[in-house]
Amino acid sequence: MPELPEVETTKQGLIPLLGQQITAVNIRQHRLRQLVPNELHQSVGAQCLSLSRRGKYIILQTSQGNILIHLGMSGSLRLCSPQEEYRKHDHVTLNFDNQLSLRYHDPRRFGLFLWLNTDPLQHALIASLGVEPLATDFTADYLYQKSRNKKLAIKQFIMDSHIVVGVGNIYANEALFASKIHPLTPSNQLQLADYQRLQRHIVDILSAAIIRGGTTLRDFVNSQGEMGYFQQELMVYGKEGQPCIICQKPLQLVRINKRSTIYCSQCQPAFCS
DNA sequence: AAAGACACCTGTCCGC
DNA sequence: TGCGGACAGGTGTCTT
Repeated sequence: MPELPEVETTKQGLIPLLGQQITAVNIRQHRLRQLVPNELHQSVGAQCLSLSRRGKYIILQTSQGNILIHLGMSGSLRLCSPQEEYRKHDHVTLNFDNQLSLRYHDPRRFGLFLWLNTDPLQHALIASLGVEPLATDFTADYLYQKSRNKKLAIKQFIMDSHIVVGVGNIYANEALFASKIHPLTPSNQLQLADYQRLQRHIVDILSAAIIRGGTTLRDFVNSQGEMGYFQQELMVYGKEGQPCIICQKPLQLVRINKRSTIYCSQCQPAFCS
């Protein structure tokens, strides 16, 4: 479900929780990517101090510890009344003293809901992450240097969270199309000029998607239950066989690392060595 | 150290 | 209508 714009949209939707005190915790399903720890109950009585995001992880800092959330493939967070009925796959609930209930919903349970007594930025999952795509250290030169000894497909390279965080399957497809780069091109065969286009388009596409509230596929909604509108601006993702918006040639599908990859064989020519 | 296989799960859709 | 298989927005670990 969520890529970086969806996670950012979700995080912004949690702002009503700032300054509020946690009054109750209910864990209905422990078995996510990692077990939801019973120590999460230590958050009862804690006040929410800040919200932040690192990659696709949401960090809720409280007066007694930190909550680390990842939405995986199918997770979502919503704010609702504490009286609202639980839905199937509502695994974790936090109630707050302003009569809001935070529900973590995740059918596939690939997500994460952790309680940390230590600095979340030092947590192994966070500390090993690459640069933020919307930060100043995400540059064409950074990508170029990092790619010199890697010959894996450029699509896999930009989707590697240890290189740059937040570029998931949808936006990787879109950024490569906008950059006119074939997704199978070995990353070490692209030149600095290629990375300049790619870097710029990754930033532009992620930024535009955040402004639109993310991409709604199937049932993704933000914490307010609203859908995103970036889907209307997708050029290639989910459009196999449809004419390329630039040259009208039908878009092609190739699987890279088991992930659907849509591209235009004319606008994104295969690399020739 | 890079790169590939595999793991974790459920829901939906498509063809028979 | 039912069933099996493929596929879905992610990411970690293990093996080669």
